[in-house]
Amino acid sequence: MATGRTHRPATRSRGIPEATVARLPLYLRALTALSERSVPTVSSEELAAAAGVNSAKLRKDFSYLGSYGTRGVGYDVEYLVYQISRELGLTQDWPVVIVGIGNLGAALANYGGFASRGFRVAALIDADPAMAGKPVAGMPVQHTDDLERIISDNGVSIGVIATPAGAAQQVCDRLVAAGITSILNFAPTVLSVPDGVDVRKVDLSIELQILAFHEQRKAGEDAAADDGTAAPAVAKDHRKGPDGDVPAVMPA
Amino acid sequence: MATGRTHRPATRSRGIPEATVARLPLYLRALTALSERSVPTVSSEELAAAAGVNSAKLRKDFSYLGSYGTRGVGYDVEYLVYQISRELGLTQDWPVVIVGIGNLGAALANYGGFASRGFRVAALIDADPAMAGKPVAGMPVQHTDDLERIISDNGVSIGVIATPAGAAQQVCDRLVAAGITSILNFAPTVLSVPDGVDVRKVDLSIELQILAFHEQRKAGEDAAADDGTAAPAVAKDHRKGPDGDVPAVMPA
DNA sequence: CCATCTTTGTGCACGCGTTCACAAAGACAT
DNA sequence: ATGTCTTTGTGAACGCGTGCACAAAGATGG
Repeated sequence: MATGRTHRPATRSRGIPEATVARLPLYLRALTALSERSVPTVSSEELAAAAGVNSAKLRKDFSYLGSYGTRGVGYDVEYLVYQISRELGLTQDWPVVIVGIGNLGAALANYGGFASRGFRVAALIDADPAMAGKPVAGMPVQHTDDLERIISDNGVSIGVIATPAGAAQQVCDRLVAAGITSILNFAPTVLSVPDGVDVRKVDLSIELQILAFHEQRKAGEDAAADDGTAAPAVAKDHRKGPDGDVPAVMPA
Repeated sequence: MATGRTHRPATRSRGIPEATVARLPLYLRALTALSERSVPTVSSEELAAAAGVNSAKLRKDFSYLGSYGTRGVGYDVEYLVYQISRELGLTQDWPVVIVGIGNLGAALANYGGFASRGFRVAALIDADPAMAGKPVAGMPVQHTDDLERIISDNGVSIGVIATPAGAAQQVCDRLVAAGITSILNFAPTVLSVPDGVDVRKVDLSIELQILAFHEQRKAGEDAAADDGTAAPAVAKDHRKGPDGDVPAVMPA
């Protein structure tokens, strides 16, 4: 191994499978909607339909949390909302910093989903001195120079990286050095972090490419006959974009 | 993974596992960077490090595409870029519509990652009449009334939903009815789509909640060894957090 | 109290994905 | 040509996640 690993070793997060953890927010959202409609109880079948999953899977997921249901009746909505919230750590307040206040960073700062559910945008940070002091989402943007102090003063442990790809690793390193242990990365780069730091990636480009793959397949295997094994004189010159994105359009 | 209530059995896409497809864009990005540096060949070990994955996994992934490597040498960078691009369907142009030009939609429209790699923003659509005609990312926003015509005229098959949650399903239905078969959904809702339509979800709130879960776990184990195997204690029943037995917090 | 009905919780089997480990394949030097 | 060295490609084992199917648990009614 040359570079540092970016994955946590153990999946045994107190016995709750990672796949289950990833679905808990889904359940929580559906339960919150039910709670707002004052629905007292819900069956695994109903809740599973609302969350878009299999009912057996949902029951198994809940079984990892404990036996919170009543046979013959279902689950108490309020109680389950509380239990899942507690399990996810949403009963406490999580200050979050957003680094890189460009188009995306600003949109994230304004995103309502951040403010709700226990997450609070503690600071907006950008490297551009011209941005410093400018209000975004009712909050002044602060300069990268103060990154360490901001994180320390606010006890921030979750950071969001919305910088260009080139700056992401550097920002990441500083965040980690400052005490951040969870990172949500929007930059199209693989981040290297030490053990104990969690990184989750959101990559719009990758999502689109996956869709394109399936779309191409759906579009018909009519033209899929030719394969590239006899690709004639692979073009050596590619149009290289400054930010590293090449359309890679090749002669067929 | 692809959401939606329609659990199609993956339809064994030409024998290429879904997990492999999801990693191909990652490889492609790393390869593109190598290509820009005019690196002629790369070993599976090097490329795996650059992409942040295991080298054996990478080799197995590539084996699904064919035998494109040379033993004792490695992979030809240019050739591999072409093969992966072709496999992902990036050798053709994919027109994309973005529906919901709020903060997030506008950021997406401006996002460079969209424009590159064969994706082209064909239209921006919003339900607000006040938005109609306003330029965003150098392109006039069009009204939802023309949604069907826009999709049809441009031959769009990929749609991005960046509307509020309440409007997402309705927009989704119209997109599907208009011929869209792939959807990238940013709205925090479970979308129902008919068979044959792919939906991928990007949910910032869910990502944060997953991070919070791990963060809470890390914070709660400062006293004991962080090895989870030593914590099979059945203290699950009615353990109350430091905040006591409070009813569920109800985020808006 | 007993019977019946509903729904949970879970044992089990299966399939997918990951990883190991190694033989096969080719490059390269002699 | 022959041997050595490097790296691929893959068979096989393993672990995780999923879904079925059913017994256990509790509600409900007589």
